[in-house]
Amino acid sequence: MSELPADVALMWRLRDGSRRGPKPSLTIDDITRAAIEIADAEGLAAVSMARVAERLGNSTMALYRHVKSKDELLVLMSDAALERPEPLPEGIDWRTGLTFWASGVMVAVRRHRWYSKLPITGPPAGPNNLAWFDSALGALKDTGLPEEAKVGVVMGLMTYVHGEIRLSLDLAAGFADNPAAFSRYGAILARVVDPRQLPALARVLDAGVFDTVEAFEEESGQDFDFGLQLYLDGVERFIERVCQDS
Amino acid sequence: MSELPADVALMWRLRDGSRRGPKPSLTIDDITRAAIEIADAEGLAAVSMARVAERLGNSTMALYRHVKSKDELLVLMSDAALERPEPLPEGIDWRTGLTFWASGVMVAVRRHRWYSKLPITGPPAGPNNLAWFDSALGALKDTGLPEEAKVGVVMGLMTYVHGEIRLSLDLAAGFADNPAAFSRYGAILARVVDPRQLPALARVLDAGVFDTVEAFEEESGQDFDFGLQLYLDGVERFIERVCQDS
DNA sequence: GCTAAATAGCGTAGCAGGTACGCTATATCT
DNA sequence: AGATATAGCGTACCTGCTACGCTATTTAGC
Repeated sequence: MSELPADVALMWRLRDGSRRGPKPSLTIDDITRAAIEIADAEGLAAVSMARVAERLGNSTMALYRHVKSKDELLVLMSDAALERPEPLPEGIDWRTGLTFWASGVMVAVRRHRWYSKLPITGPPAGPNNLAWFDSALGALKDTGLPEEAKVGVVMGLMTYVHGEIRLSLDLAAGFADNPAAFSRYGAILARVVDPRQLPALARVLDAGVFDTVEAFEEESGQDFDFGLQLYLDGVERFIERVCQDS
Repeated sequence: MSELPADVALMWRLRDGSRRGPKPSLTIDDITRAAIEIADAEGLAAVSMARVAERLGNSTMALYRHVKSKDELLVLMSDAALERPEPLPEGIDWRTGLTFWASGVMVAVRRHRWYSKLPITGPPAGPNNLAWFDSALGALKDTGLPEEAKVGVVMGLMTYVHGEIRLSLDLAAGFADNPAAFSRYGAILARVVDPRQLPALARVLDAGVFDTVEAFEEESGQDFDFGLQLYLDGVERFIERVCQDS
């Protein structure tokens, strides 16, 4: 009975069919797609209402008949960009499932490098976002965890995965902007870090950990996997503990 | 010998003392502090060069003698906002240390709710950021992990912690904006989720997990701790494994 | 001291981007 | 047919970043 928020209704295409007035020449899908294409090609900053409208051969203000504000458009983009998750393979254990899921998120987001720059406006509510949510929950279905615990595990995982992706994409962008500043990261720190004040960091620098920041793509992939496996180890222990108690 | 990037030099206050021309009436610290005060009071969106200058009783363009661009100011803000970490208590184990550290980050960021909205421009380079980095590394000093592994553990932890904070702060902001949309979250999902398409999510809804999204503050604190402990469980297992091998 | 050079502050102006408003044409409902 | 709601759009306003050039000020070098 209650009204849905406007953007949720839009994402689920639940407009009531009031059919008076001229036929629309635009659909929300057109608009969202055009915005995504621009963002893919030139980055999120290039997405202006004017650019989107131009790409569609319409005037800027025409868009406002379909979208209440640019922020709403960003919400639509954030759901559309994710597309649908590939279904989990049948009969795999939860850990393989979540690893599969996480790398699927990685792939999906890498197609739209602007994704992680979007502001977070609320809990997942669009069809694609919820499909990903469901997919991760589904990976845990045979663990015997109570539903609430599954949600906690998945929320933490999403936080980690999206955070890691955001970090790695933003660093990659910074690297593309100014490779010199990155390859000299170790050298810069060495100039600035006083071993008396920051002893642990100085030890890391002495060990030469930051001296090879050349291979950027691969390294961030490894970091991703490393942290993910740590988290999943924790989940494993958690599951053991819960099942022992019951 | 090599030149440091401009923003790094600014954050470490390493300006060479060329002393010709009028005495500055502003310092970078003044500017940064004023910007932070505005952001604290009215949010990051309220921070414009004009507002900052106005607060300092100067003209807008005067700021550009001290800061190359607004982006540079944001970088300065991001380092200044964190302040220094409280030193870890002596003689505690690594797990207590990292938990202490994580809650310290939480407290520091909560003082500046705009922090997690800042764009990430590069790896940590400012004095406060590096102090936090050092502090986390220091917590691992007696674990026997190789330096590179410590860095991996800490990077993963930072990613998780900052991601979780960002999520919870943004959700809290959305909640303040529109409490109704949140308290009805479960109801909204129920209207929109088809159990045939999203079975795992439907099960969660049936279990009523989203029916009590009232207590927001506490709940997000619990989520934070839950995910953190999962991650730390993973670190513990990792440490055991590495030490066994050596 | 005196002159040249470097620098702080600032006024103006240009440009870009979001969007309120009102008009016109069009399609549907009664 | 007339009322009504809606699509597209031109105009205009407002905010925000910042390039440019001018003036006043201080110091370096002679």
